[in-house]
Parts: sequence; structure tokens; C-alpha cells
Amino acid sequence: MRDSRPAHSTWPLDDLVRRRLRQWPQRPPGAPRTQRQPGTWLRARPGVANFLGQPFLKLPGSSTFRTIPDGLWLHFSPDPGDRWADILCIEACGTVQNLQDKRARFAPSTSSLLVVCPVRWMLEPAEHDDPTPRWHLIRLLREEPTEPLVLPVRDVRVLYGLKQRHYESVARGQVPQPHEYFCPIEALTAERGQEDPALAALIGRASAAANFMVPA
DNA sequence: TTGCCATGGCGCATTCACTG
DNA sequence: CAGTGAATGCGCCATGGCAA
Repeated sequence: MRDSRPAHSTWPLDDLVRRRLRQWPQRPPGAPRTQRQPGTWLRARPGVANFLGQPFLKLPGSSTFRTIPDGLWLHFSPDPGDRWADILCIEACGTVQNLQDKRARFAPSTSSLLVVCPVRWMLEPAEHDDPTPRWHLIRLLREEPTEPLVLPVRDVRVLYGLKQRHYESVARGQVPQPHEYFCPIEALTAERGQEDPALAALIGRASAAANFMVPA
């Protein structure tokens, strides 16, 4: 557990980001509330402290090459007969190499991306002050699960946090893919970053609901 | 000379599989 | 079932080429 390292040593960038993201709510800040996109939001990563038993991303037929984002929010469908999940990933990229690796992982593909929710994670409550287990909040499950919930990913959105120099470079010359969003890393490492209106606005646009007109 | 960028490769933490 | 080494995921360092 890297969280137990001595206080005098330097924290890796992504460690700091994960510590901040733990303070974020179950619903991503800025995620629109609309009847057209019903479902349940849950924060899958980072968890309380343990790495074990947290949701992750994988490809069908392979137990390797799984992806473990710094931040992962899941939006579950409400219909037990039509199971899927939308995902919002947050990746802190301290180097260009790291950014290239992450962009490749989330690039559009002809294969299906899956999200795996371990049983242990679904049996645990989402909040300290509410004993309701996650599987009960995920409305597409009618009974307590006894095996991992594997869902196809319907929609992918990724927010990359970049160091200032890299952020400027990307903003100046790169054309983001439709699922890609960028912010300076300070927006993620800041205390109470979940209350930043600019960040909430950006995440608000990282939603399928944001692509529809709101009639007056 | 200096700074930027692309490539190859390595270290660390964690998890898994195997052995006795 | 504990101990140990291999496997896996992730971050980013070291290096060299190139342009300002």
C-alpha cells in the first residue's frame, strides 16, 4: 500500500490525484441530471484505501492488459433487461509517454470494452454514513450478486490532467478525439477541486446528455 | 548550447501461481 | 497455509536526434 509511505518522501503525482479524487462524490461534479439519461452514478475508483476488489476495465476473452484508471466513475443503466455502463475516466499524466499510453488505451476500437465490478465491491456500501450496499443502488440488479458484474461499456469519456507545459502543447496543436477532455493537473490536485465551477462545467460537457438541445 | 521530442527500457507496488 | 518468485499494471527515466 503506497499510502503508507513515510510523510517525508515525495508523493507521486498520481498518488496525490487519487487522494483528492477520494473526496469527490458518487456522481461526478457537473454531471447533468436529466430524465433522458436515467441511471445510477457510482464512484468506482479510487476506493477507500484498498486496491483489491475495485472495478476495472478489460477486453473480452483476456484477463491481461486490464486498465486501472486513476479515477473511474460508472453510470449504470436502470433496466435489468438492458445492461450497460457509461464510464468517466480521469487520468493524471505526468509525462508525455504516460499520456500517449493512456490515449492509446481509450482510442476507439472495433473490440468491446468491458467494466468488471467485483462482488466484494458491490456488497460494500458506497458511503460511510449509509449502509446501503452498492448492488442495491445499482438498479439493474434484482438480487444480491454472487459473481462479478461484467457490463459492456456504452460510452467512454476520459479527462486527462496534464502538467502545464504539456497542457499548453496539447491545447495549441492537438485535436482531441470526441471522447477526450483535458485540464491542467492543478485542477485535480487542488483541495476541494470537486467544487471548481470550471471543472464541473468541463465534466458536464463530457456527457451524452450535453449533446442535446434543451428547448426553451 | 539549449530545449524539445520520440524511443527504448527499467523500477516499484501489487497480485497471482506454485511449492514445500 | 505460509513463503517465494513470476507476472502484471503503471509511471517515467535515460538517451540520442534535431531544430532554434
